[in-house]
Formats: sequence, structure tokens, C-alpha cells
Amino acid sequence: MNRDYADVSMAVIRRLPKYHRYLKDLLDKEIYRISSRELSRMIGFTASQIRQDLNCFGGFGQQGYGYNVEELYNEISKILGLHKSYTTVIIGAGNLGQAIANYPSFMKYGFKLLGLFDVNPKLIGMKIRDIDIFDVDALEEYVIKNNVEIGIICTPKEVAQDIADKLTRANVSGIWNFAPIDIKVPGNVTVENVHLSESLFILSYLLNEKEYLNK
Amino acid sequence: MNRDYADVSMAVIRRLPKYHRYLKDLLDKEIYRISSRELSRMIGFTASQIRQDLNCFGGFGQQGYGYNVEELYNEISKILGLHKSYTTVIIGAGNLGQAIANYPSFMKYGFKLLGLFDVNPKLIGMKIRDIDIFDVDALEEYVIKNNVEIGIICTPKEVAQDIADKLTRANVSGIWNFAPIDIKVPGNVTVENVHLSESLFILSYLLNEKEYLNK
DNA sequence: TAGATTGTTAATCGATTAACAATC
DNA sequence: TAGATTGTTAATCGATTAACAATC
Repeated sequence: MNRDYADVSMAVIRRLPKYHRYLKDLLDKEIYRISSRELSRMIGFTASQIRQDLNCFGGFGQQGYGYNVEELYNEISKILGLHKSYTTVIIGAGNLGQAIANYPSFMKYGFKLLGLFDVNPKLIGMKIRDIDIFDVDALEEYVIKNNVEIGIICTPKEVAQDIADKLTRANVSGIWNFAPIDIKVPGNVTVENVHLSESLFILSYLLNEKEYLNK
Repeated sequence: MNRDYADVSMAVIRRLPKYHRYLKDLLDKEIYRISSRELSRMIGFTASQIRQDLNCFGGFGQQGYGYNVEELYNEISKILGLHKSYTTVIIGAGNLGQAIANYPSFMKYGFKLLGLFDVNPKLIGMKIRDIDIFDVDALEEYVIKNNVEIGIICTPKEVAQDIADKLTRANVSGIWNFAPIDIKVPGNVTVENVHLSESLFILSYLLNEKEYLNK
């Protein structure tokens, strides 16, 4: 349990939220014990892969028994850092910014939204579920003063890099980026992207896969 | 060029939208020629990987010269199926549904939104940029009648599977799913997921990576 | 032609799967 | 104890990188 997880591969990491979700479902169904084999059937990974994945972080199971759902859920929550809480701001209070602000699992898992920021004078001064929309000019100062840890970029791509620079200067540790651009940040800032159009294009590809065939 | 692309690995496919985006940027900057080496520097994949990737679909380059940006962009557009247009509906006209309805690259690349559907009587009858919000009870009939190809699920997770079943019965070919659940569909329907909370949890993990260390 | 850069094969690296001894 | 299932090593499979001959 006392190991450096920096060497666990991203392939494993990216599966963790899915384990987390399925374990939550099991808990909700009041199932408290699960084998890698049963989990495999539900989640679609091989049992072997599940055991390998979980073992990157410690021996959570018990031979002959399987895994204790609640314990495993709590461990994975901890690995994902969901036992802590985070201060966040959203930049860009348009449709997408508002959607994120209202996203249920956002609140549920300890992400605390302190404010939204926009350039649009019509939006500035309004509130989204009791949270103020501020002028984006005040962003840097606000982030510093309130020790904001995560900046969520929901702006058009043209200004995304500029916002990222401001966030970086104001010492955020992470950026959740929805703008369709690869923003550049120094090594001490972590960026996670949600590129919606890339996902849509993959769907488009898959729908056409069989057709491109004959030129 | 006359090959079955079904055997190209998903790892390659998932990089295509990124090539597409960078090539568009080059075109906008009026750069018409690029080598794998230069592209590598911009995009962050190795030059070797870029050449391998592109060669899965045909020899688009020229020895001693590199790639013609416009030609490559057009080819990748075609591979992604972006030369065609698609009819779509959005189910769930809340914040997220509305955000998607207004998403710029959505319109730009041939995805035609025919209607939104919701259960909320306050929303039914309203319009989002001239597009009607209908009662979700009318979904199945509407999809059949208008030959809708893609259903976009922006509902809470509780009803997502039911909506997916309706879409499947109404013969959509693809589903773009934003609900935090793995929906089940028959093999002839393609699903592409956007699991926002999974992405957020990864960010959370990365922020904590160094801390979990000492239990 | 000489220089540059692709297309493509071979080598390496990493991730997944299989197998089974350890053990609850 | 016997049965079940993990933890973990070894084998396989796939993806990335390196290298270079082909060729523009």
C-alpha cells in the first residue's frame, strides 16, 4: 500500500472510474461481495485484467472469497482522490458552462463550484443555482484570493489558451478543458480534456466504416 | 485505397480527429505542405507513428516532399465520414442537451439536428435556435418517420436505457450517449460514449497521484 | 543528380491474457 | 478439509518506435 503510483500505466488509470461506477451500482443493489469473474461479466473486462488492475494498488481481495464491494469502492474512491474536496471555477457561462455547473455528479463527489466567469455583460451579475457569474477580468485575482484548485474551461477555442495562461499564473493545479484545442501549460499543471467533436467524429467514422471501402 | 478499414485498430482511429483538427489549423494558416516530422513536433505523436497511421488508409504522402495538407485533410475528412450529412435528434433538452444543440462544430460538420425531446411540459413546445422541443412520447414515431440516423442521449441515467431501446426500435444507426451508464444495444447499432464524470475523476486522480503514496 | 522524406519491414516495448501456486 | 478465488508469474498479443530502402 505504500507505493508510488506514478508508475501505474494510464491504461489502468482510465479504467478506474468504470470500476468505481459499477461498484457503486452494486452497493446500491445491496450486493456486498463480488468475484473478479462476476465483475468481468458485468463490466466487460476480463477477470484476469480486473485482478491485474486492482493489484497495481494493493491486494484488496481475498482468496476463495473475492472482493468486499464496500471496501473496494472506498479504496478506489481514495485512489481517485474522491475522498477530498476541490474548489473550482468555470470560465465561460454559456450553455456548456451552465450544463457543467448543474451536472449532478459534479457536486456529489466533492467538486465545489465557487463561481463562473464570462465576458458577456448580460450574463455577468446573474446566478446559476446561487453561484455568481463574474466578469472574466476578475478571474486571476479571484482564483488567487480563493485558492481555486481547478479551472474548467468552457470558452470558445480562440480564448482558451489565454484563459489557461491566466489560470496557470493564478496557481491552479488542474484544468478541465472543454475547448477544442490542446492548451499548453507548465509541467506542474495537470490538464484533462473533453473533446466533444473528437468523440462525435469517431461515431461518424464507425457509422461509415463499411462504406469507405469502395473508395 | 480499396481496402476494408474494419481491421484498422481503434488506437489509430481515435487519433484521426486530432490529425483532422491540426490539418484544419494548418489550412487556416495557409500552410499547404507538411512533413511527418513537422507534424510530429506540433501534434506530439512520433513521426514514425504518424506515417504508420496514415498508411493504414493509403499512401497520401510523397517521398522527398511530405504531405499535401489540403489533400490529407480531405482524405481524413472522408475517412471520418464528414463529407456526408447526418440527421440527428437530442433526447433531454436540459442544460446539456441545449449545449450540444448549440455546439458550433456540431452544425459545421454536417450533423443536422431535427428536434429535441423532453418530458418536461415547460420545455415542450419551446424552440432552441428554431428547432422544436417535442414530447418524448412522440420520439419513436418521429425517428421512424424522419429517418433519423443518430440519437443523442442527454437524459438522466435512469431513463437512458429506455431511450436507447426506443431509438433502436426506431432504427437509428448510432447513439451518442452522455448519460453515465453503459447502454446495451444490438450489434447493428453503434454507441459512442462521453462520460463526463470519468474524465473529471481522472483529473482528480492525477492531482492526487503523488499524495496517495503514504496511504 | 542530390537531398529529403515517405512507405514499410523489423525490433522493441507495453499491455492483455492465461495459468497456477498460494491461501482464505 | 475441500472448494473457490485471489495474487502473481509467464506467455501472448498488439501497438509503438527504429531503421532504411524506395522514390520523388
